[in-house]
Amino acid sequence: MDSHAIHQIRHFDRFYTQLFRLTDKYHLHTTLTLVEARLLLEIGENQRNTAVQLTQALTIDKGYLSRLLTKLEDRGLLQRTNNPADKRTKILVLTAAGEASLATINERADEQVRCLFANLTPTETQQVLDAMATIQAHVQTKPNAE
Amino acid sequence: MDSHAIHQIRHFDRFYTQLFRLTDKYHLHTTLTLVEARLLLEIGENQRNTAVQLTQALTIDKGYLSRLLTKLEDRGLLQRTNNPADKRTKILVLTAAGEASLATINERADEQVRCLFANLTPTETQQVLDAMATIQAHVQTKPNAE
DNA sequence: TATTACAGTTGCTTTTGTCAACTAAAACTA
DNA sequence: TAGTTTTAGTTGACAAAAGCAACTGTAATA
Repeated sequence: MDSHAIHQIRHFDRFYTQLFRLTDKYHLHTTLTLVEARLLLEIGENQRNTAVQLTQALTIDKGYLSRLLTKLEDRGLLQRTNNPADKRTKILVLTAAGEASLATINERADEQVRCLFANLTPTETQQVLDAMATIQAHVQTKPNAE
Repeated sequence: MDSHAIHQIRHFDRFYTQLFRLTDKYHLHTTLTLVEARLLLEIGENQRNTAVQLTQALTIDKGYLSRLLTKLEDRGLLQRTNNPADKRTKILVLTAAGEASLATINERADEQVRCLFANLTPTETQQVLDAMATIQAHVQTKPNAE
């Protein structure tokens, strides 16, 4: 891969990162921090329901995570119940309030996307979607060894 | 914009964010933190040579920035010289060591990109580049009002 | 049964980041 | 030009975020 291509890709990366920085802060207008929002997302939408899974998914310290979960539980967004099948672990489930928060987060994220792409014609939108699909199709997700 | 498109875009965003998380940590294998790396980049490659410019570019607190710059100066990567034209400000210039660090950062970032796209054929690479160009061409960079 | 591995919590520490007060210089205003 | 207001940067105090290591209880294993 020639240096020109690399340069172009890094340029895109800077562009993209800056573009979605706002989106990245989709916890805004919420009382949740970014990590907290991501936790709700992982618990509520993806199938992560134990702490270990979360530490792996978000690559955060388990001690730190423990405190974060306590905080979410204190705020009534989350419930940690004992797991009879493995008493070391606790099962994580969003409460109704937690689900509601998650829904809000999603709405806000949708809104931000809508906003970013507001000026595109349907054709252009489709072009962008196709472009995204192309990138996803080709680039490997597997994390390469350090 | 229909919800299907929004969904697709958010999916791409998750994909992309995860993909480039490694790259995002291009300070790895360096003694620099992410912010510090970004500072060197802004000072050395983009034309930011005063503190205000940096606070704007990276949207960080000026007090925090001041300390970061002191740290970089202490480590010999940066020089702050008085500006005769405006004695309130100081001109920021990378030292030779700073330039060297920046070069290392760039090499590492290039390497990570190369690694990510290692398995693509030239044709596929070109398709990805085109796709990136399409996205950049269409999506507005202007930050929309909160 | 003894040992080892694992999940989670807690205390302690460091890092990171924020806020407000302050100095000195520049820009503006009357 | 004197007086006022902005601006750039520094510093101190503090809060939030994150990491590390020791510890408890449970599960897996030899």
